Amino acid sequence: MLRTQIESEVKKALKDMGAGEAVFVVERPDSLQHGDFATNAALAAAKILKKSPKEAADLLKAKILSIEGVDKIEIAGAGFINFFLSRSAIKKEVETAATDNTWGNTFIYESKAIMVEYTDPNPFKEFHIGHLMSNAIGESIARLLEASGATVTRANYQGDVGLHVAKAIWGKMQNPATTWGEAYVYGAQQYETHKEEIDGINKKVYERSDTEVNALYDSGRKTSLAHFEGLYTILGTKFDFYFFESETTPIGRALVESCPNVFVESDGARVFRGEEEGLHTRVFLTSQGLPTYEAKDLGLLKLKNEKNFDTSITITASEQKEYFKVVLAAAKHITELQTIAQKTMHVSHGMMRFTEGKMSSRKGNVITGESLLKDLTNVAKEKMQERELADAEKISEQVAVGAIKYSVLKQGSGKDIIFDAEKSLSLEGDSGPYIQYAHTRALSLLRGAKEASIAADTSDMPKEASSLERLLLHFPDVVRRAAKELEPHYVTTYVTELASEFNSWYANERILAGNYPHYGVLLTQATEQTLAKGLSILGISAPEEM
RNA sequence: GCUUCUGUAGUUCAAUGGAUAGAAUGCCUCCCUCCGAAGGAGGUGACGCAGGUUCGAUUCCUGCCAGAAGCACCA
Repeated sequence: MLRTQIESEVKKALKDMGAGEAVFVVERPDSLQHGDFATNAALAAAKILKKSPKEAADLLKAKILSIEGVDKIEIAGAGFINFFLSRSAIKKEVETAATDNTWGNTFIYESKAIMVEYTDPNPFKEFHIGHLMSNAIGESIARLLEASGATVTRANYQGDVGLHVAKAIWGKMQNPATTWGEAYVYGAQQYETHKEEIDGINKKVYERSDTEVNALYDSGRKTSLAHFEGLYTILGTKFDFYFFESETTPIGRALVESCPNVFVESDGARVFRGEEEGLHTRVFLTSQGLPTYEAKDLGLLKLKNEKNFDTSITITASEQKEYFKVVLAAAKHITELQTIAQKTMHVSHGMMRFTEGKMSSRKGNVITGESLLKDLTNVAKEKMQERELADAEKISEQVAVGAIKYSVLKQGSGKDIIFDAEKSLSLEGDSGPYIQYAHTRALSLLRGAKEASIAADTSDMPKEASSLERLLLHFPDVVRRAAKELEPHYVTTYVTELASEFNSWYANERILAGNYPHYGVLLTQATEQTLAKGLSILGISAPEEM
């Protein structure tokens, strides 16, 4: 790879100068006028050598003899060293992008087995946009890891027991015609006034002592899970493991009970004191002896431990950040969970928010995943009416999913996503469909080339490399960085930039009937491959037409 | 009160301590006899406040201000 080659040459030169410990980067400069790669190495070395940045840059440049593929090295600005690639080096990258289907793959997680847990909806409740968000991020991180050489297993942890189930069953008993999601909302609303009845059902679910409740529970669970499965297909996720709270509950309870020195008695409850580690106290068994979410998560750790992996990543909203620290801290005090606790990582993301405030499925003011998908699908379908497409239904669904996932994956983690329903229905500008559209346009161009029998080759390559070519070659670095930081948004930003650059090139050049049709087709093919790969890493489909 | 996260154009988002702070959207102009106008070209417009570290701070540190989340028997 070009960047790493430059990096090692710079490092060697720094050592020669006696500034081997200088911390520097080789990166894409802000503007093409500053070359294809730039380094701040001289600025970093200046401090160590006690020289001015300019002097250090001169010294450093003199030490860098020649790098294969680099045509010109310049000093600019405060003391940056800029590298300009040779025409043939750029050509080579374009050819790789166009023809090599491993283009963009990295090896930073090579031969690692990684389990990623995400989505985590609750049966009996609705699949809301928070789950859509978790799914988009989790799926993308999973794919990023796969593109970096890891073997990834996908896990989904779902709450199939607890008070919410009783509320839904009670709601269903009042009106069997409603969906489970609606039944839950109704049950939650009526909980205060029918507390005893619903609590009674909760007990029956737990004991499995009532045939009517059992039947409702079994059919409700089955219906919910089948429904979710349909959504996973639309979203492009396939899970390897499903974990349920009904399994983790007894295991968690046993773990807590077997460690009285870790989980001490307090007001009749069993708690873990996190204060010694800078955390806070959390309850693991209630004063009634019931396991809380914390205890269940210990059970989950034990279940996961039976699977094979080097690292386990759990993806949740940031509201669980502090909670998770306490659970992991507690797990490290339990002998049989020590190893897995050390292998577990928590990745948190911001929350879906509205201008009106926090949504809650108890209040019933959620936008469900389905309703959002449906609305967006309709908008997309309307847009496609002027075009005659074979499978408009499926494509509009792909566009809708692309729009949602893009809006989640375009920003860095940790920040809440302000969800604007109206804006999310717009498929223009900085959006998933913008990328998908550029991609279909590239494909359409390639179809035209095939009909006109224009082969993709370098026979008529222009002397000057275009900005599109010079942008293309940075794709592998973008993927590497995104994978390293588990931040898909770097890929999103890049893919948007690439689509924009391609659109601009397309608008200003005649590709098939211009001066360099063959190279133009090659370049189109390289762009198409890169856009498709980028979209695939984001978990967004790249339809052939739209 | 304590802990964590976040403050960048009107709005929604970018930018490993470096070069003229990038997009999108909005608003104002243009561009389909031409390979897909869900497009392209141009204009408008922003680093919460105050210190500190540094050759250099939107970025790191401290304080303040503002918003969000979490902090014992819910999940």
